[in-house]
Amino acid sequence: MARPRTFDEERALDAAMRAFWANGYEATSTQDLCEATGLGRSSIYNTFTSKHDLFRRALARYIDLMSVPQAEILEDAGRSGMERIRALFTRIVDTEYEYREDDGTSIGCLTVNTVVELARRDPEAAALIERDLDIRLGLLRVALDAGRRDGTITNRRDADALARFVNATIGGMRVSAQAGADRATLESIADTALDALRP
Amino acid sequence: MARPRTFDEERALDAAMRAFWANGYEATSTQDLCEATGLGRSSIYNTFTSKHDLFRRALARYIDLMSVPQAEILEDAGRSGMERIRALFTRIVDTEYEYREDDGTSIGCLTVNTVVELARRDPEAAALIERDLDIRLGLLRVALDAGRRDGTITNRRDADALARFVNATIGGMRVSAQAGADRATLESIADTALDALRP
DNA sequence: CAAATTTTGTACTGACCTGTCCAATACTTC
DNA sequence: GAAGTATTGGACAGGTCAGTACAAAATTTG
Repeated sequence: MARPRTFDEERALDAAMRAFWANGYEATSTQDLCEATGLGRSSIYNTFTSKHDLFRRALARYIDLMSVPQAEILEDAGRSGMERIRALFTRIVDTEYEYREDDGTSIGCLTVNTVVELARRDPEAAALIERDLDIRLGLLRVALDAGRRDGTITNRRDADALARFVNATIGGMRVSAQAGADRATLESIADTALDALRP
Repeated sequence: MARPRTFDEERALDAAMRAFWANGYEATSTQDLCEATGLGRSSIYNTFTSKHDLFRRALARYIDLMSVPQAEILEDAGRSGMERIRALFTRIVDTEYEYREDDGTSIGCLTVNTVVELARRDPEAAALIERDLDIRLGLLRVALDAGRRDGTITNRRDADALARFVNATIGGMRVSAQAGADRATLESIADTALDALRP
């Protein structure tokens, strides 16, 4: 029927996601996006409509990419509640190191970066993140309730409070990593946070 | 000798700080800075050399402004160690609400915002923040050691680990606030974090 | 009051920004 | 192989960016 694309849309989206993730929304120009994806301007605008739309899709993809394995961990019936939270923290640290820049510096978490840089001015991004937060808190409550039942989590605060605390701890780990904290420090923060769950 | 300035440099710096704080470095144009400070371009460039220099001074001022009362709290010999950490958390929540936008949304913490948006690309800003972090961690260790001695802090991890945990918790609270958490949620996160100090 | 000096407003510069346009290209289907 | 159609590259457009130039204004000192 017509000339087909010579690029893979998903790969391009991944490259754009990575660019926004590492450099932020404002500091990533459309030229940067062309170079990161290997596409020309026409292909980018033809496929993704606008920089803002591309960002929205990149953020949505990031959220999907991260939330699936995290949900698996938090719903893993083979682990105690406490072990699920611990495994989640471990995964946060691992991904934090999996996706660093070549110079070894942390690029943090696109969700956190977007909350801080953009969410106040971008209702669409804020909505994506808010929905993800609701889901994430729900999954955390599942694991925390399981821990309460299996006896590994003895803190008497309600599951919602604990879930928000765990979530905040993850945010704090992300910021600490971007501020230069090494692996041992991040693990130490996580371990200390776990202390709060069995006081 | 010559024509004097009609504006107060410190007030202008405060206004610029506020603009960077609320909108980030990239999204704040020099035009925005003129409007925020009430100065013309000439006055801004004459006084502050460049946008980047102005930002550096604004960040330094922010750090000074915040660290002084926080140091007072953490070194307050009239309080137990645990009470000092609790008071610090309270102060974080209070300032979080003292400096909101007119629409009620949080502008977070300029230090956290800068770590996330800029620090990887701006060594000067990163250095300012790193120095502040060292001081902050030192002050936290002072309070935590005091708590260990007075019996209010019983967690057996070393003071550095606890200090980094408390610091990360503050970062997490800041991110949570920008993601929309209300006062009760922030207080709940802080209270849960305190549980970790006496497990 | 005049000279010296700094501030201030305005216009300007060149670069870069996002997004569009269009012709050339390449592929599919008939 | 021809017709039709979507993709592609590159030039282009209008606006905004940080920063500069310069002359007019304002104030102090002599």
